Amino acid sequence: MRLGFPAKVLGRGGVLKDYDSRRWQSGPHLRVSLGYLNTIFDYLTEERIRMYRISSNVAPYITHPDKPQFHNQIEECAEELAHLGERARRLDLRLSMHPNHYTVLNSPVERVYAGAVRDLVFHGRFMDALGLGPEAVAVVHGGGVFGDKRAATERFVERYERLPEQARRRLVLENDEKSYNVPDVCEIHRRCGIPLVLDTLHHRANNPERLSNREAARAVIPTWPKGVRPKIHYSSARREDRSITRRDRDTGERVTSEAAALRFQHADLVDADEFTAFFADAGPLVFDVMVEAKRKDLAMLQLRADLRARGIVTE
DNA sequence: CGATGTCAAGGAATC
DNA sequence: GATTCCTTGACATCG
Repeated sequence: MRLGFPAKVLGRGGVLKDYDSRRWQSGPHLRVSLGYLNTIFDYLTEERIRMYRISSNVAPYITHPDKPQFHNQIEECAEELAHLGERARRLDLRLSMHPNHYTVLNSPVERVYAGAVRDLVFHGRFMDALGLGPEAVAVVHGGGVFGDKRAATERFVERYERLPEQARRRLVLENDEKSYNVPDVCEIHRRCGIPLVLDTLHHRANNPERLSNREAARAVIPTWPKGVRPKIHYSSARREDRSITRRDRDTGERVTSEAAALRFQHADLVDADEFTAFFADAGPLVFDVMVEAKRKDLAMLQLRADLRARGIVTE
């Protein structure tokens, strides 16, 4: 089992940048992002981290319909991409990406659909230019419901199947906290074979059928093709402590009680006891874990240390 | 320097 | 059909 983290690095004093985030007026470029990634790879090497999510903003404006001057960044960086990809292979680094929520493959709006295809093709081309293996995937959500979930599901399946090979090969589907829960993504998998990612926090938030983590893991993890290790997204819920003051009905006295409210936001760190229970529950299944926590790499490193203390050694 | 507005991009709820 | 929220961060601008 590998542990990874997404995008930004907090663990080197300040923050290591992960992509060129300047506005278009300042001429941001993939080349700059790749420079940042090289620095991040130094960090991954030092910390012996072997799984990492590259920001989907890595190539600024590359699919922007009105900004053709940004459309050739992959070609312009062919050499740098090959070099960085070579480095990833040498480090035995599992890379992945996560297109943002504006990428809606099943949208009934033609323009939005077209934009989603452009974006997913970019993700495929980018990972191909790095020369990454099939373990490197782009993780998306099911998209919107648009008042008719069956029809929206159908559109997702059709459009997945019609995606250019370069994009489809890399695409995997994750359960989300609002629209497409574990049974929903399992249905989509049955229809078109897309591999699935289990997000444990989303599963907590959107689980009307009350599937246990064990059941969810057993449904989702085996959807990956032979030879490619599945992965999951793991995070703990933010625990927000707030005091509640009310007036006692009989005495009229003010009574303050502490209530710990669970909210479905990412906590700063991962609760190692919870994770250990999940890991035991998932039984003999083998998978990698993307740690999604506010404290990013620091949370991942903390979890790794906590697990080691419990006798669970990660790669 | 700190506060505030803005960013390419969607969906859904509300009116 | 238009408005607002969702929700995230960081750039960019203004005072």
